[in-house]
Amino acid sequence: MDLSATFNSTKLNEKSSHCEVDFLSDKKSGFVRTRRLEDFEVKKKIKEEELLDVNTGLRLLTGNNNSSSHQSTLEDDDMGTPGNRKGNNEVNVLQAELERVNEENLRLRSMLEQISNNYKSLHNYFNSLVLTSNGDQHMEQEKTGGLKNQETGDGFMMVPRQFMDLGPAAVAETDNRSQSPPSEGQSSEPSGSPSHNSQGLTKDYRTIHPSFADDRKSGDHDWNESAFKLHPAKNGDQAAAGAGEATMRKARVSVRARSEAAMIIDGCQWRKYGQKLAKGNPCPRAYYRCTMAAGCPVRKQVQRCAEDRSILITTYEGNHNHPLPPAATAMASTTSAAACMLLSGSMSSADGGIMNPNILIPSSSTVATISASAPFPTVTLDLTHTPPPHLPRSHFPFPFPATTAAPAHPSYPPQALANSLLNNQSIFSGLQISPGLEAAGQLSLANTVSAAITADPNFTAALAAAITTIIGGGGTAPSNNQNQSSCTTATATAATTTTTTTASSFLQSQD
DNA sequence: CGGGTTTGACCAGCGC
DNA sequence: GCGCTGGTCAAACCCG
Repeated sequence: MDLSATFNSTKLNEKSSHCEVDFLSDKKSGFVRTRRLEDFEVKKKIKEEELLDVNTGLRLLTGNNNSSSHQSTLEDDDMGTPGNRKGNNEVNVLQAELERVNEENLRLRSMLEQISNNYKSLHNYFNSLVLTSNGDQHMEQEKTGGLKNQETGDGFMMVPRQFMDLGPAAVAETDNRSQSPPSEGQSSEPSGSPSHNSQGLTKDYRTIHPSFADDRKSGDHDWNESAFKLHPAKNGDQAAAGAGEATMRKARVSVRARSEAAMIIDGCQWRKYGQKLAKGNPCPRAYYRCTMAAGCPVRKQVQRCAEDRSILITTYEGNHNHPLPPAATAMASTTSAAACMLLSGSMSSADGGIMNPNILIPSSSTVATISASAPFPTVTLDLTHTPPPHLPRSHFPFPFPATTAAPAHPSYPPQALANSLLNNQSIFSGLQISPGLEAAGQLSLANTVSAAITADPNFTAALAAAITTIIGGGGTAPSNNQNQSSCTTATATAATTTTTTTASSFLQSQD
C-alpha cells in the first residue's frame, strides 16, 4: 500500500511533467497552449483523484468490506457459525489493515503537502529577495500603485514581471493596469512580500514559469498575444526618458561561443542593415535588426573575436515588441535577463555607491560576466572555455529523464532543452535562491558546458536559448514577457547551473 | 519582383 | 572645433 500510494504520487508527478512538456513543446497557437494548460490541469486533477483513488479504491473495498463486514456481523449474529467467525476475523484484519493504510495515505498526503509548501516558501523567499534587491528602484512605483495589482483581469500576474520590466512604457502599462478594476484574487500586497500566502506563491510560480499555467486563465487567449498586449510595442528611443531607463534600454547581453557559422541560430528573423570595421578588430562587425515585426527595436551585432576568430560574439540589445516562436523566445529572453541583472548591479551601485564595473557571476566566472562599463552595460555569457580532459562527464546531482536528453537533431531545438530543464524546475528554483552554490563543483560544471559547446557548435544557440528560457519564464513566454526573469545574480547562478545541467544532458546523449 | 545584402555616406557622442 | 569611432541610413546590387 505504501508503495502503491508512493507510486501513484510519483506517477502523478511524472504525468504532470509530461503534460508540461507536452504543453511547452507545443509550438502551435496560444489557444492550443491554453487548451493544453486546461488539459494539464484536468489531467492533474484526474491524477490527484487517482491518488485519492488509493483511498477510493480502498473505500470501495472498505465499503464492500464494511458492508460485507456489517453483513457478516449480522449474519454472525444470526448464524454465529465458526466458519463465519473465521471470516469475521479476516474482515477485522482487513479493517485494521485498511485503517493503517488510510493513516499511511494521510501521512503521505501530508508529506506531499509539506514538500509543496516548502517549495512555495522557497519561491516566496526568492521573490522577496528579488523584490528587496529591487526595492529601492521600485519603491516609487509601489507608492504610486505600480505594484498594487498583482494580477490582471486575465489572471496574469503583473508584479514579478513589473519589476523585471525594462522600459518605462511597460511600467506605465503596469500602472494603467493597476488602475483597472480589481480582479479576482487580487491583493494589495506586493507579490514579494514575505507574508505572501501560498495562493500568491502559486501565482508567482505561474508568473515566473508561465508554462505552469494559470489555472484560472481565460481560455481563448494566446499567451504570447495577451502578454504582448500588456507590454505594447515601444520604440526604444521613445521609451527612453531618464538616464536609468536609457541604461536599461541599452543593456545588452553578449554571447561568446565557438562557432564556424556566420551567425548563431536563435529562432529570430534578422535583417542585416550594416557592417563596420570596428577599431582593434580586423573582423567586421555586422549589424542586424529583427524583422519579425515592423518596428521591432531589437538589434544584434555579430563579430568574431579578434584574438580567437573561432569565437563568435553575438550581442543582443532591446526587447521584442511582438510575439515570438518558442525557439526565438528563449534567446530573446536573454536580453532582458541581462538587463535585469544589470539593473541589479545598478541597485548595488545605489547601495554601495560605486558600481563594480565588472561583476563576476558567483561561482561562474568562467561562464557569465556582467560588465557595466559605459556606455552599454553588458552581460557576457562566455561559452568558449574548454574543459580539462579529466573532468567527469556527468556529476550532476539531479538526473534527467531519458526524454530530456538533447535530441539527435543537429539543431537541438532550444525548446526541447528548455523543456528538459523545466522538468527540474523545482531544483532550479532552489538554486535560484542559493547564491552559495559555489566553487569547484560548479566550475567543473561550467567546463562541462564548454565541452558540449566544443563538441557541437549548434549546441551553443540551443544552450543559450535553453538558459534564457528557464530564467526568462519557461519558454512559452513572449519576449516582452521575458522580464519575468529574476534580476539577481542568483538567477545568473541558476542559469549557469542550468547551463551545466543542459550540457550534462547533452554530453550524456553524446555518449 | 520582392526581400535581403553590401557599402559608402551620414549622424551623434566623445575625447583631445 | 575637430577628428575618431560606433551606429544607422539608404541606394545599389544580388538572388531566388
